Amino acid sequence: MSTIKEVASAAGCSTATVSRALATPDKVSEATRARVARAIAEVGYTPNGAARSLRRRESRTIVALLPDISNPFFSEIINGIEDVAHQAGYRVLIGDCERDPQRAGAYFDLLPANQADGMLLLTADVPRALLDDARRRGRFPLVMACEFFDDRDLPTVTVDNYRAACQAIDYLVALGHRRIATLTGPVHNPICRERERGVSDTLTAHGLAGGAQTLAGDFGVHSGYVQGLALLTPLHSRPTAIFCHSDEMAIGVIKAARQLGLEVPRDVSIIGFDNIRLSEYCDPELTTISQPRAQIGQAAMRLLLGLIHDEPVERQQVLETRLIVRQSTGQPEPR
Amino acid sequence: MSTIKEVASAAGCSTATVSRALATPDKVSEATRARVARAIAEVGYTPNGAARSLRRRESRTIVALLPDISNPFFSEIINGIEDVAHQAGYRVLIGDCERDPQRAGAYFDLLPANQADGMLLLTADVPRALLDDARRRGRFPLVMACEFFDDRDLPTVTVDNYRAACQAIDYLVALGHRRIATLTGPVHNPICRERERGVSDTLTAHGLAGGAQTLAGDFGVHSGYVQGLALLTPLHSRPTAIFCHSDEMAIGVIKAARQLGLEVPRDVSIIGFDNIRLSEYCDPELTTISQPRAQIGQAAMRLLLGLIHDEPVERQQVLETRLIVRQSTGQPEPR
DNA sequence: CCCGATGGTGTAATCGTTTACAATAATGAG
DNA sequence: CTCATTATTGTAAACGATTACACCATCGGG
Repeated sequence: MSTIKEVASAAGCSTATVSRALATPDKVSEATRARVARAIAEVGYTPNGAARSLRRRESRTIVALLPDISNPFFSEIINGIEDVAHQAGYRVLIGDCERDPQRAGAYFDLLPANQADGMLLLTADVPRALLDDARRRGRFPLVMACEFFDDRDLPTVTVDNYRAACQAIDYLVALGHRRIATLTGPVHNPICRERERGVSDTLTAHGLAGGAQTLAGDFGVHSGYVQGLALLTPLHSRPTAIFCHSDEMAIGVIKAARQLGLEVPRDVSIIGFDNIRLSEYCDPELTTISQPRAQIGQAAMRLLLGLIHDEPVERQQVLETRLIVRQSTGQPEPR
Repeated sequence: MSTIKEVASAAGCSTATVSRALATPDKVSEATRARVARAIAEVGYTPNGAARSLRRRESRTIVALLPDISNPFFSEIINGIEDVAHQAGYRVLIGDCERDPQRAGAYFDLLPANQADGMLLLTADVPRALLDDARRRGRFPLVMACEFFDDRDLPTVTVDNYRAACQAIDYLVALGHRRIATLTGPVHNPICRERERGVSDTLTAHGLAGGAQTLAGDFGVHSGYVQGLALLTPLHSRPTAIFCHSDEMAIGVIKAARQLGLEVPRDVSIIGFDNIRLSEYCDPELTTISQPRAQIGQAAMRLLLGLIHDEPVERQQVLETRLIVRQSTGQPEPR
């Protein structure tokens, strides 16, 4: 709790010199710098962050707003964000809004309040009005990652969800599947709609447009289980393959299948999305679409830094996904 | 980016009145309050957080320091923390130090820098010197949750790890198991040692002290897989049950068992720890020890608020665990 | 009619830094 | 030796809020 004044008097110089010794050491003589360093150690000084941000008009903090921190999909993205952020001297404030507009609002206020210099928005499930209002109250460097709003006018880092879905369906069709169902994320979610578009375009291209069943979950494992039961009954008219919009839901569907006495992939093929760590350790190991999560986080953070520093940036970045074939998919049994 | 001055002139009053209208509305007349409210909406004002914390000497922010944000075990604890924190008007800054002392140091500095009012430490895997140094530089309200340092002199919220381990072993012995192995977390981790003590005391009590194999992982699924292979080979002398210190490791062990041609629980029983969401959805569903995670978070945050406000608090809180029997455990086959 | 209490408001000091500007000393070129 | 330049330091004014203190009405009781 000691201040720069105490350091200054202990070092026998002015506060300006102490400040310079810390911020621009080369503008301070060798000898003074040493005295200041000793004084700092002596009195146990840490610069007051509030005073510093007030004066500098920056906080060197960015907010990353998530829909749900318990979704393992986000943790590696966070790692990517933090890597780049820390390297650049920024702190990351992780906000979990739990789909609660009030909580989200509190995080949006951080920017006009000068408590944060920018925001990484990892969800579109936030009242647009809240965001627009905050943006009207001042400078608001903002990057969306993974998700996006329909109008796509904001800087965004995503994967090519359309193509990923096409790839998944092409793969299943090549295996011989004809009845392919989809378990999407929340109905109003733009990335899910992109994927659905990919699915239906691809199915149509293969002449399989009719009767493709689609249900919606919430990305969580429980909804996968519940909707999995719904998709797989009655057994006689069940799909032979299910494309799930998240690995967690795929794991839920596998449990549903098992409970109905179906074996994966013999009786039904399951394909997930995200390639979460556990997808390799469930039974059977999950065929899934891998998103380059660390890279998404890194790219988004770099983009945000560019915006914060008013540098020219590439406002729309699309990264590649990769289909990872494991054991939850196979040829359908001839019926 | 407008300031209180602009609001004041728009409302035709002084900055003091604007400030009071926000902080202590009942000290301001009805009419003025309305004018201020209108002026705020008009100019789009958000109080500058840095100026506010500088003056108030508090940030209404607390840091929660985690060893690893990707561990799903922590997400529900965070939820508990945030519930209580937000209710009390505090923000939560989640810090992921990834076992990197430098990163951890940056978070410790937040308190002497007046950027945070308190810290929730969810890992003991942090250089003690770093912590002690930060605590010497000023007031440092700190609560440990889940983990703790050996000396236990800090306020702590934990579960009774010793008793939980005893319960697990008692249960396995009651099923008929005689060769019970343990897969612990990191070797130097105090909670793991507590659990090991519980294991060895209980085994001794049952006259099974000798030959109980113990290996260490890192709580992650991959280490469970690797150490699971080690514990289960050679097959002829393998344990009939394995007590794992985390569900993730248990899932890894199950994969190892499957790969070795063993069926769970027929050929080997597996018991986990934590009751993460996915433990109910893997195959077989995991027998595990449930920690009241939301409550841990809530209790820790409440304790921290007490410390911040210099209220009398109960410095050591121990919550109960619960053994949840599912399908990964059963009687050993007679050999 | 006077006095004290009360309610509402304004003035100005304060929180701890940073930094523009000024001042001084030291250096070197001419 | 002089003058311009550079290196080093200090002085003091911000940054934007909060709040102690003072001030002025207004009101009611005596």
